[in-house]
Amino acid sequence: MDLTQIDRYEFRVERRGAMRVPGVVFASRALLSDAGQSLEQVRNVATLPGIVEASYAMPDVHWGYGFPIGGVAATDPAQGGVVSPGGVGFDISCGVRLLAADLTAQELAPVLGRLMDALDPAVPRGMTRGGVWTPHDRDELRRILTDGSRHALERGHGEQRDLDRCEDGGAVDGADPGQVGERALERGLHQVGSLGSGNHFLEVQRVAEVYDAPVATAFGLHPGQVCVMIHCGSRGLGHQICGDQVRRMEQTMRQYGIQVPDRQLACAPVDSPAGQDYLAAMAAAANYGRVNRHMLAEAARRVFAEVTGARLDLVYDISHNLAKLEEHEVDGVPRWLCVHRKGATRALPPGHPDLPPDLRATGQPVLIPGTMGTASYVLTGVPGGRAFHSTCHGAGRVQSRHQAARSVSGRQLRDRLEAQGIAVRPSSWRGLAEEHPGAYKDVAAVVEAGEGAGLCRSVARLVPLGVVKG
DNA sequence: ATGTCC
Repeated sequence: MDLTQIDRYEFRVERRGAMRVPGVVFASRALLSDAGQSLEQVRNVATLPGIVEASYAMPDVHWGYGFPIGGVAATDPAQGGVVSPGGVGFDISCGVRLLAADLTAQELAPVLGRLMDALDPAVPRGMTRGGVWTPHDRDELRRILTDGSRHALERGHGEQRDLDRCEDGGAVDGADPGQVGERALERGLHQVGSLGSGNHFLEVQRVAEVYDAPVATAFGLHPGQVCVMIHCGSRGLGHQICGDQVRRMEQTMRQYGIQVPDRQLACAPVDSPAGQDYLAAMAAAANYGRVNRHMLAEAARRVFAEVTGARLDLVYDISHNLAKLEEHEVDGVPRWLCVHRKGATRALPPGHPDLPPDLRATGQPVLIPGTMGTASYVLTGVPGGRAFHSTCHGAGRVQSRHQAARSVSGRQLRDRLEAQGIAVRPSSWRGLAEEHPGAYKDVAAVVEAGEGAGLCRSVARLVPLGVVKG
């Protein structure tokens, strides 16, 4: 691999062959050695029609479907730029919601076990069918897809701040349920308000350290405070939409005269029927994902109110699997671009017009879910942010699920975590073992590289008190 | 990630 070190946390993948732009990897040397074959995917993405600046990789980059997870690529629709479902991922709008309690960890300690026992049955997850909210009929599901959290609020779920503190005000524009296939709708009907499995979780956390007190205060966070972090996506609906759209684009690519080095990079011009239909279906899945997290938050609120009397206020909700049409300056010239972020988080800088007014001065909250035994981070966007204002999204796997499950048993892991004072409510022993902390990169090293590369700034570190595992 | 293969 032709890698040139530009800076301590920046490497360039030199242009060659069909690459239209270079690759840029933001990582330390140690993290780079974990990136493995995913750098070949960074190269492949650089060949996409209309790609601008570079094919970027975040510090937690690893192998994914077509695009690497931890990849950022922007294309210019005016220059034949494409949109690719593989650049968003199968779990469309997978993301993180963080809520802050008016409660300290010290106050929670005596009732933590009772709280976890109450959350356990209140959070649907794993293989079981059903979510916390079954839409009345398909028309109501379509309203969820079109209006996202705005519809949930209209139906009496949640509060105004849940929209104000959610990316895009709780709903992405341009969603068209007409582009969502029959099977996707069927799968979506019974999963609103459910975690799923894999690395998805609902955690009760403690603010262990604050690195930037004024920004933390603006976000609504202070040391010792109890928080709830929810990490999940758009479940079977998003998965079905991605699969349906990839299949269609494999067909249409030929008629648009597009050639890609990997068929998993199936794509279509943004300004084509196939491209526009994908974006409309993707937006519908994005709204489903927000409502999913919105409803799980409501379930957590109810349990917290019953057991502790505490309130849960939304800090922020942000997706790390999404494509968006955004304005960015390229060589000093503003252009509208289709920015793919897959396992990468938007990180708007202070002063950005898309921020809610009360966060305008501080920058956008960036939520980084860690692994069970370690920590999660709250970051913020910085002026002059790189990679179209993007940063990392999590720790990133280093062990396969199979390897992980072989290295520890679920019961052993539960005992180990409980000995550390972390209460665990798994949905399956196998699923728990697959997610043991050693299966992931060191999230602290990922955050350090992101900050060192000028992608973001640390605001707070959160540590788990209790884990409800998907 | 995913009713881990329609």
